[in-house]
Amino acid sequence: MFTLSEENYLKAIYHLELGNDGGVSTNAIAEKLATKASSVTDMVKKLSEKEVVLYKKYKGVTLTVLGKTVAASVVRKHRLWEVFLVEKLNFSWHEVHEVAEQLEHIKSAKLINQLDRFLGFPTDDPHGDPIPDKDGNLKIVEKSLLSTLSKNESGICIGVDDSSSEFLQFLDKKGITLGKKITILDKEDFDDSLSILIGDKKLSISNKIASNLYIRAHTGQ
Amino acid sequence: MFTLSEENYLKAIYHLELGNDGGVSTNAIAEKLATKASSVTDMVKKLSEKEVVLYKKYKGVTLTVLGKTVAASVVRKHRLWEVFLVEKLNFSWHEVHEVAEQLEHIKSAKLINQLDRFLGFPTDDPHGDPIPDKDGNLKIVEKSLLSTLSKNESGICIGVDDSSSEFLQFLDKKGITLGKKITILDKEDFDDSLSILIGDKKLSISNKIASNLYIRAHTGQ
DNA sequence: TATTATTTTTAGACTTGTCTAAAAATTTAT
DNA sequence: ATAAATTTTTAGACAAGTCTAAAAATAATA
Repeated sequence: MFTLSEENYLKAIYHLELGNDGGVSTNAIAEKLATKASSVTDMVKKLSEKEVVLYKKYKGVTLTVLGKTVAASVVRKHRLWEVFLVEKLNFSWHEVHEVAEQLEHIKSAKLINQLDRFLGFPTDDPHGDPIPDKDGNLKIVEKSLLSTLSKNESGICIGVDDSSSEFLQFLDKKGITLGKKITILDKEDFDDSLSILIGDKKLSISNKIASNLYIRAHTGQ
Repeated sequence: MFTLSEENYLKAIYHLELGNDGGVSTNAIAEKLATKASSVTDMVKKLSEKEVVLYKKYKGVTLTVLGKTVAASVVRKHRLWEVFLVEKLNFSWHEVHEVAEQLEHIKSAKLINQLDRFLGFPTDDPHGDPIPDKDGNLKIVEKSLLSTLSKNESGICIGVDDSSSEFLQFLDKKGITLGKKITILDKEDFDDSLSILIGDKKLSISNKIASNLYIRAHTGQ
């Protein structure tokens, strides 16, 4: 069994590994968890003894198969609870993270299985991130950043890269939500801003925004 | 803000105060929390500094108004989650306690308010215990132990005193559930066992069972 | 490649919550 | 009312998880 703190470390390493191939650095973990490198070293030694990470001094950390399973199960719980909060309790997508950070540590296999069923076996959380299945496997979806599309291309908005409360509230204000079709009307060379069509509205958005929106390619008009 | 451990102490004192009038003893708290008296002394000092209990050495503890509010809010969360587990996730009443012990510590006002609404503002948990309202007030219900009724008296089963998993599963097996009408057909002087009518079934139950079932008086046939 | 800068680890300390064993206070019983 | 039994508190220790400051290893640069 793993403590709350251990679970948080495993989750952080899990997320960092998806970005980097190869070992995750002590500093990267420390930054992600808003803690100090020395604390990370201590914890990583403990996790290594529990055989959930591989650790060589000065060489970074990788999850073992067991570690990956544990981390994926925490992520699965986090995302299922997010769906619950939005679908059943009328939370907005920018309000769910903080609460899900707590709920993800509740230990009960029956709870999470029944919650999954109650929610209709969802595959994505409210930010468009995939929910790992019971075995910890992630559905891989072909996705591109909106900023990489060319003029006249279009696609469906399927997720965000930055899921901070501020960004999500900004998207709400602009009417940008998951599932909507977005078409690039124009790209401005000067500042890389985009003119887009979303639903039946024309919007101008900065490159920073476009670099945080994921799009599923959508051929055809 | 209170730690998980502090909340558990406050809850234990809250429950013990409902039984005893006057101060709660160190030993009683230790027993309820399966810990040592010396640990209780330490924690009670801390709670006293936080002004949630009144504490005089060797004289026991009482909750302050603030302490009672905090404790009631934990109990409220516990019981609302129990309702959720039974009503929405198909848990049996004997399975909910352990999970609710974890869920009761999740911190989010919006979560508990929305959960309350989602459940239709329930007033009782699956064991028949009242759910404190937002201000921590408890509905008082006139109730008697089944063992105190006389021959030919009847009432509605509204709760259990012992809510251990074993007892609850025993009741399931016998078909004794909340809301059912129970009539005393006969009382056996020899061992104080009872012959009862529940629904349309005749049952013989021991005094120990009858001393753990709460009944709301029900005049009329 | 030698030196500087950065990253990582170690050493030692602190907090929270717990424990055991012994001392002090209170209660019970003779 | 004094002695015995019980309850409660104190003193000191421990584990988990964190921190700071200093040392060691690695990486970057001239």
